[in-house]
Amino acid sequence: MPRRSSADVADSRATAVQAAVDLASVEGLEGITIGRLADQLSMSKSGLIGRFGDKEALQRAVLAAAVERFTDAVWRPAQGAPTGLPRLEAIVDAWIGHLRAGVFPGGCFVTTASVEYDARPGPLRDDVVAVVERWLGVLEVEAAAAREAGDLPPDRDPADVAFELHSLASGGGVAGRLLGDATGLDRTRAAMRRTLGLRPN
Amino acid sequence: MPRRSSADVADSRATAVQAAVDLASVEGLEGITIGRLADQLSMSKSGLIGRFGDKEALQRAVLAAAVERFTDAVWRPAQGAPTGLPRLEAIVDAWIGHLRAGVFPGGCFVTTASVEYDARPGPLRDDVVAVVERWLGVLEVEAAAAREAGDLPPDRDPADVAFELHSLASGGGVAGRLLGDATGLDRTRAAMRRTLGLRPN
DNA sequence: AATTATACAGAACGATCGTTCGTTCGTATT
DNA sequence: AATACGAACGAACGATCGTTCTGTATAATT
Repeated sequence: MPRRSSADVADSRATAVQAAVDLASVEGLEGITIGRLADQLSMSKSGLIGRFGDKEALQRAVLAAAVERFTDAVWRPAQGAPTGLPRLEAIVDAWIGHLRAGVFPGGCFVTTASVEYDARPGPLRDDVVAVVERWLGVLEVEAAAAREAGDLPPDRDPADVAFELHSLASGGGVAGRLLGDATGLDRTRAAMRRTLGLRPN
Repeated sequence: MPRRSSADVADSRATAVQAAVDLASVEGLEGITIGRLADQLSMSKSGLIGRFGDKEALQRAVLAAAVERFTDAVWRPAQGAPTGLPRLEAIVDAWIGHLRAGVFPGGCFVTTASVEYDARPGPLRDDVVAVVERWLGVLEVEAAAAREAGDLPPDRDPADVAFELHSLASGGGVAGRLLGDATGLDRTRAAMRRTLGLRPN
């Protein structure tokens, strides 16, 4: 078996992380196992962990990669829409589409991580908090722009809107997946549109 | 150390389950460990597992006990209110109060379990599905009664209302706990009241 | 009072966990 | 051509996992 050329090294690390994202999407970040992941990648445990240092570093890399996958699927495509309510509407559509497409085989990654670490301190929890706060900030900025444009009631708190959208996507995604019911995402989308004061569509 | 009299046996089993509920509330049902739980209860691993047969039976007992704790805290007190919208309002208040009181030290138990098993088949997943469906059914019945009484728009789907309330409580509870922000539950309560068409209060 | 049943401790099992170590071997540098 | 670097391997580590088995002290039954 030939060793990897140094040009492939970055690729192999990325490959490992992507496989770990899919695994952690189902089993959770805490459910990642060096042995199982190494088997799946056909490498040795030591070869795998050697790239990252220790398991926690691997988990943090996995979280970062998952966030990037989410950003690519939800945030980036919506940047084409004008700021404010139209962009929020585009985000909701991309968000639901992302959940429907099963970009993460085990459901929204950040939701899983949030539940895993919401009561467990440590660097991973801090990372998750930062990710969620950043996303809520993005939503809040757009909600504020929508209110300024008169597309949301003047007494509507943009932070409330952001929190509601996040809660609905998070809770709705889990419930829909758990119940195995395709209407779960329909209901979630409708609820998110209601939050934005949009017609059911 | 004297052996337990047979009259205390049920108590000791219940004690073990209650301790396991608190542990699982933080670490997840899958995070329960016979060894740690036995240590915490000052018993041997074999003595603990002997009461339940195997770990899965323990986990199922833990889930059932957690549901009962939730039922006592949220459903039962709201039964005093008249059916329909008033009862839904009472449920929302009890629900938020329950989350605020920290009845589960690690956040809503069913939410944690839902995330753990939403992509993992097995008897435990089936139990969780049954629990969630039952709860959604309860909410839906009340929403239907509210609509019939004219307290909800005629075109409002009771199943939608139930799903929305569940999603908001689930997602909002996690986000609020994660961000360590007391306003998270305020926002969640406001969103749930908005779902029911109630004034912000 | 003798017997049966039960509740638990203690030890051990095979498996798996994350991690460390020394070694090998391909690639890059000098 | 000689050397240095780094990726990956295989073996082994101590710890912990869930489970099983045996022994024993107690409670319940006869």
